[in-house]
Amino acid sequence: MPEQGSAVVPGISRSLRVQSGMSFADFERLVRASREDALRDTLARHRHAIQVKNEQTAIRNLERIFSATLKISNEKGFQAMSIRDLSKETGLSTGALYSYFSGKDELLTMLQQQERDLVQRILLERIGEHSDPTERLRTAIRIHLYLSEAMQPWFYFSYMEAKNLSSSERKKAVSSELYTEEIFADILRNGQKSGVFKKRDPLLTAGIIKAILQDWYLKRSKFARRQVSVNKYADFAIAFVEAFCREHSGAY
Amino acid sequence: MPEQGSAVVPGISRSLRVQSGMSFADFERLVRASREDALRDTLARHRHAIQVKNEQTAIRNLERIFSATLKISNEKGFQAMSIRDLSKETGLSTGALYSYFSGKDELLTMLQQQERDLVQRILLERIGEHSDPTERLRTAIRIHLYLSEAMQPWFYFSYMEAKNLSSSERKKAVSSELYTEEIFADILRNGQKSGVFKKRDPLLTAGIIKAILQDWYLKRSKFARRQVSVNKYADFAIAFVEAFCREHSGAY
DNA sequence: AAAAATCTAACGAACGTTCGATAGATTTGC
DNA sequence: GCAAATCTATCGAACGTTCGTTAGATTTTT
Repeated sequence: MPEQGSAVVPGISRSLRVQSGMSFADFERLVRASREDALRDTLARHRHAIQVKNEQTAIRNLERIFSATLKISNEKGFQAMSIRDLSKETGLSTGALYSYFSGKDELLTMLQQQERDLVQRILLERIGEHSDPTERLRTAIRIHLYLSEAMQPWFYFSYMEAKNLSSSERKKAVSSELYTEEIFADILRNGQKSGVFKKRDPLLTAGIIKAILQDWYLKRSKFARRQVSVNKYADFAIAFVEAFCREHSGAY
Repeated sequence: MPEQGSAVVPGISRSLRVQSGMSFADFERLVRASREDALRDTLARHRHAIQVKNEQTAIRNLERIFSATLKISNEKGFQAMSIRDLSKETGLSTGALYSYFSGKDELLTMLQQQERDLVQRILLERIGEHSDPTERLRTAIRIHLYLSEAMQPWFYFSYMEAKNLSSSERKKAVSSELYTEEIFADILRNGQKSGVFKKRDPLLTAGIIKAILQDWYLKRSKFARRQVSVNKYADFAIAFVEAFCREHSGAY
């Protein structure tokens, strides 16, 4: 179960691990394990619409369908992805695909719900360990970067396809975005109250932090080309943010 | 001609004006004027394909077509925009539209070329006024924000549709992006050499600056809701970046 | 009236979706 | 234990619709 990955793994001596509570490799394991649970939930939630009875088969193909959808959509856009494209990528016929969703719209809704739940599940598990504002800020930045790295196709998709969602789904996506921003704003407000952080507009600062985090998963190929790892980017982002926020700016 | 807007306009006493050389209102005038020239260039460049003889008519309708394309595409994506959508928005029939471009692909290419040239024209006019690194950095940030504000539909479009371009057009878009980043990296390198800026990775820093600038035109509705003006955001962005870059961090 | 600009109607291709057919696995009847 | 009967998952052809695009008719301008 998901908890297996959270145990402290010996042999990895990076200071980063201590800060965030787990290394990125651990984090990837956690996501892989949580995804299985999320798929089972998705299947249960859409049992009425999914015509395939065998759970193992259904989950295997749902997984294929979702990952193929992300792959194709991130190349040409969800709207431009045809059912025939999806058929070719999954190895299932167009007819068989419709045993798993009632239409392209529902496929989009299912995917959104599944991945959003997965993100929230992992976030809630991993945030709020520290009471010290500085440590909380560092952990929040690192966790978000790890998460977006481990689920990059989804984060990219979610950003680029936001405008194509139905209004109810778009509202959920927007409020999820603002929630992330509020997490950072809260950390900043608490740190300011206790005198650890300078007096800066918390919402504007949180917005810029989020912009920095988003750049990581939106420009992935650029960072790959320049051989910037997620840990290096995290260190840099934390230094950048702390130079603006922390009192005694020489501390870094 | 474009130069008219660059004269110092009395009566606007914002300190911002002094920093950037011109206020945002001046900047909008400049863009409007430059756009006319750019449209004439576009028409000349595609004279062979555009079947409408009268220049005034052609320019009026090209302008309509481009702005309608940006409007519709920014709502549903260029791929999803149909020629019938464009016909309804411009008031021209589908047949008439094909007197202005040979196909949807060419419309995209024309739009890309026209707006990219417009951006470059204005950037080259407005950057490189100061020799002091601090002032150069401030000006570059503010100019980019003003430009992306005055041409927000295009900047948003350019970002969201990048993946749908032909490979040659995509290369132009990418290199234009990297060029922007190089401008900031150069300013940082010079400032570090002369001891005004701290020793930080120039490329990573430039990347984060660009992410902060992009957030302005990608999340416009958020900032509108929170009543954050482009000048306020520019001040904040400059303070954020300088806290990380400038030596003597108390100067802000 | 000639030229220019636009409009109308239509084309084939590709789209999302449906549906009858089918091979293989599973259950039933004896 | 083995046919017969049923179920499961999948297939691919076909439907109606919408797409980009075009040719010819019509209106507007000069």
